[in-house]
Order: sequence, then C-alpha cells, then structure tokens
Amino acid sequence: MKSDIEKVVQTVCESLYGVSISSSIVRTEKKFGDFSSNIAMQLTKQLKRPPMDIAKEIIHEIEDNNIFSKLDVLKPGFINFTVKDVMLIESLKLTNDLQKFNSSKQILIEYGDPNPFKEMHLGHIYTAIIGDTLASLLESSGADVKRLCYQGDVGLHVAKAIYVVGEYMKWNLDGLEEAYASHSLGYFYASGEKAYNENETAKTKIQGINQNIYKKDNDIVNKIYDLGKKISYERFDKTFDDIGVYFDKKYFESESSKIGEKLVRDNIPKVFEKSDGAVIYRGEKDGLHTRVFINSRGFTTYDAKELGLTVLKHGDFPKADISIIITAAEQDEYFKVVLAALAKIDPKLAQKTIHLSHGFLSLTSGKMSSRTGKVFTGADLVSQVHQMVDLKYKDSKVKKEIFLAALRYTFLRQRIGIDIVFDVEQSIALEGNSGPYLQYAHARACSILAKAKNIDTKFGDKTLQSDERDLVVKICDFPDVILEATKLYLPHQICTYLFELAKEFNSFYEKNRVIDDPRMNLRLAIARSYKDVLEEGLRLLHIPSPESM
RNA sequence: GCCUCCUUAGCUCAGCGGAUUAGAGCGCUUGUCUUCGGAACAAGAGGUCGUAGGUUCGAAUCCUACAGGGGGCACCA
Repeated sequence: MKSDIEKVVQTVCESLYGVSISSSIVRTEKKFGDFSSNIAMQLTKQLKRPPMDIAKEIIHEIEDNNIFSKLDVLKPGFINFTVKDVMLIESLKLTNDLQKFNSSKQILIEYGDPNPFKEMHLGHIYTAIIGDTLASLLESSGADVKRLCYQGDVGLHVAKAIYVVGEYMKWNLDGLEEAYASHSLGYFYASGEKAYNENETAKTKIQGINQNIYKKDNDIVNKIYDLGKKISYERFDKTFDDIGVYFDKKYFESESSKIGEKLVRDNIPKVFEKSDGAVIYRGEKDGLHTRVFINSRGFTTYDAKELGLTVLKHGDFPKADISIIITAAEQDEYFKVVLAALAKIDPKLAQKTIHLSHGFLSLTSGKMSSRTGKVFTGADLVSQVHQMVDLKYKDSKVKKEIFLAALRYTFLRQRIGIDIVFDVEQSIALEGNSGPYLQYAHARACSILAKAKNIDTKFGDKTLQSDERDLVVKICDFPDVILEATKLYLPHQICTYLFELAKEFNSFYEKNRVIDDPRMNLRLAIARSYKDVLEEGLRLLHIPSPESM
C-alpha cells in the first residue's frame, strides 16, 4: 500500500515540478491519518518556496482520487493521507502478495560455522538462526537461495584436541570410541589449548600433529581425527536439527586451504608480500591492519582459506549474484582485510560478497559456567529451553513447536548487530513479547474461524468501525514490513510487527464479538486475513503456527 | 597506542531526521475473572534518550569532542 501512495506522490511531483523524488511516505500516528509525507519540506530548498504552499499544491493535485478519504496539510508542511475504508478492505486480500524483487537472482548465504573438535557455543546458535531466517526472507523475495555451512576441519585447533585425545589414550586406539563418548569435545580442545600455551614439548608435538593432519601421513592421528570429526558432525547436526536449521551444502577448510594457498602464492607480489617467512597482506594501505595469509611454516591461515572458500563457492554456483556471510562482530575487521585483498585479486567476486555480523552474545549470570566450570554450550541451551517448555506446557501436544518459537524468537527479536546480554531464564520468554505469545494469538484466531460454519465473504457494509479499522490497517502493513526487513537484512522488524499485530487483535477481541455479531461476516474476513498474516509471518521466521496449543 | 562497534525506564530491548505527554516486554501496583481459548485484556508508577558542543525549519536519531563499556590489531579460527 505504501508503494501505491508513493507512486501517486511521485507522479504529482514530476508533473508539477519536474523533479523525481525518492521515498517519502511513512506510516504515521493515528491522530494524523494513515500515512504521511515530508516531501514538501524536502522540496522547499530546491524550489525556494515555503513548504506549506508546496504541500497544499500537491494535495490539490491529488484531490481527485479513489484512494483517500482525507488529505490534509499540517504545521511545517506534512501531508497526511487517510485511506478509504473500501481500499483497506480490498487490500486485505493482497497481504500475501510479497514483492519478488530478487526473482531471477541466486543468493548464497553462509552462517553458523561450528568447528569440529570444538564445542558449538551460543554464538553459533545465534548466527545459525539469523542466517536461516535471512535465507527464508530472501526466498520469499523470489531468490534462489543456497544455504551454506563452512567448517574448520583442519588447523591448529584440531591438532590441539587430537594431541590431548592421543595422550589420554597413550596413543593406543583401543577404546577410542569410549574416550570420545565419555568426554565433551570442548574438554579435549580446551586442554589442548592449555598445553599448547604452557608446555613447549606439547606445543612442538601439536605442531607436528598439525602437519600430520594436513598430509594425512600418520595412521593413528588419522583414526583419531576421522572418528572425532564424525562425532562432531553428528552432534552439530543434531543441534541444528533441534533449532530448525539446515544447509544445502557444507564446505570444509581442508578443501578451501589448497585453493586459497595457490591463490595467495599466485598473487605475490601483486597483492601479497613475503615478510619474516610468512605471506602477508598489508592492510594499512586500505586503512586496515596487516594479516598473515600463509604462516612461516607454510600453513594457510584462516584468511587464505577464506579466499579459497570464495573461489569454491563461486565454482559450485557460478551464477550466484550475491554471497552473504554471517558471523559474529568480532570478525568485522578481519573480513574487511580479506575482502580488501579479494578486491585486488578479483574485484567482481569481492563486490558480490557481503559480510553481515551480529553482536557479541554474553551471559549475564555466569552461574551456568562458573558453577560447573563448564562452558554453556549450544546443546545445553537447547536442552534447558526444552525443560522450560516441558514445565510450563505440561499437557501440550505441540511442545516441540513451542520450543522452536521460544528459542528462535528470543534471538530474532533484537536488531542484528547490537550485543545481546543473554540470560536463559529471563531471555527465553514464554509470555509477553515472545514466540509462544504469537502462537497463542494464532491458535485463538484459528479457534474463532473454526466456529464459523461458513464464511460469507460478501458483506454489504464497506465502512469500518474504529477498532476494526485499527486492526485492518495493521494487517495491511504486512507486505511493506516484509519488504523492508528483507532489503535491510533486519528480521527483527518482522518480530516487532507480528507482536504489535497480535496485540492489536487481542485488544480488538477483548472488546468486540466476532461470532453472532451483526458485523460477523466482515469481522470473520478480518480475522481470516489476520490469521493468514500471522501464520505467514511466523513461517518466514521458521516458527511453526499450530492451530491449537 | 591505533581501528571499530555500542551507551534510551529497575532489567532486556524497539524507535535511527520529523509533528505538544520518547515506546514495548519483564518486574512492581491495581482492575477485568461462570471467557467466540485468561498463555489474555485494561489502567498506574517508573526516563533531563552517557556528557558537552555543532548542523537543521526540526535531533534519541546526523557531525565533532569527551567519558564509560565490548570487540579487533602477523603467523589462532
């Protein structure tokens, strides 16, 4: 609806002043009308005329129309639009017409990259949910979306874990499965990390193991590695599955490493240079910092692997128009450097690549970690939220659905990019502004609709009462909200919208009857659209909307 | 030290150039309570939007400085 009004204003401004203007229409407070435009103020400098005059001239020009019931100009020069009730009722039917502005585009999106031999932590859950939701939104805009996962299956962190496993087993493989089964992956890695930093012999050994892993030249290391990798993936897949996240394709650092190395070596000295035996990129020339791409022992770092990954991705999906990578904000600076280097190697590829980051996730209480001395992992979070749902919704048949709503909504409702202070007990909300609240609102609407025998969509009255109108206006916002949230990569806007919508309906529902009311047919039509929008909105967030709870 | 992000009610967050009282959830106080599903609704208390300047017709929103906090700064990922 917003874009329709936008067009009206644009054509008027063009015919009146010969200027083309960008967007100026925004939703406004109820007391002013439905929409407002500040276009007159924007034009005042250009035209050198008072904004009030311009505004009046513009509304005079649109006076004859069948869209607005009221047009007026206020104070400094706002134009306020009130849409006819008939128009609102008509556009109820159009709420599922989402703009396919990405049709014919292929978009790659990479998110939630846990590393084998390390624990999947809260940040991975966060990244995965954001990425998965963004992927869903992009799909709704018509794009052919490929969901990618990238996992660091080689590198020092793996060697550190394997060193500890090996020492624990005294480098004898009998009982290897039990060893893995009885310890968390994080335990091995953390111990390896400690040994690497505190013990010179261990450090040397770990570096040796790192070489073994790359070259696959040590049978025992291979076996510890293979089983550990397998177990890691099984556990990750389980957790991803629990939170409703999936991937079309997985990439591994063992693949990207060689390609990255070649790419870097081929671009010496054009892009990279040698320094102290390492191959580096001098980021200072771009206002950034220097990073090592190949270390002095000849191993590729994360940076070179990232370049290799880019090549791999575009080799698999040569038609891809955009490649999005989602990580935590702590990698912002790193990505700037890698992308700057990539821009020098292949400007086109670099241009297609977008790095999005979300903020740092910290636990408030710290109870969870200090008490047991263990890190609070992604799997821990999943099981704790399951427990909370089980407790509160004892008799529900849709606990799994409620779980998904509670968990996903918690991470999605906040703007991407800002830090999250997380407290399991408080952050995972089951009431108020929460996933389950929306599900409940949906189930309620379903229940009303089920009671109505048959919905007669023909209703004579095409005017809306105040309460009805508020609701309808909100429902009609849906396509605009989705469009904006997708274009700006801000899924939280959908959460905010759905919550406001549900509140609007609950408030309406409290004051007005639907069934057996003289205005039943109209109200049922509104309730149906409301239910559809809620359902579709939740679907885009990958939150199920059961019909009863 | 350099770079970067952040600072809005007791807590967690929306608002990100607009229109006399800056919004929500939780928590707190009070009411609705044989209900088209109360997992709900209605009302109240609670904020000089980190500080100081600047730009603008107009600033929580843009710019600058400062303070406080997070993150990053060569062989980790």
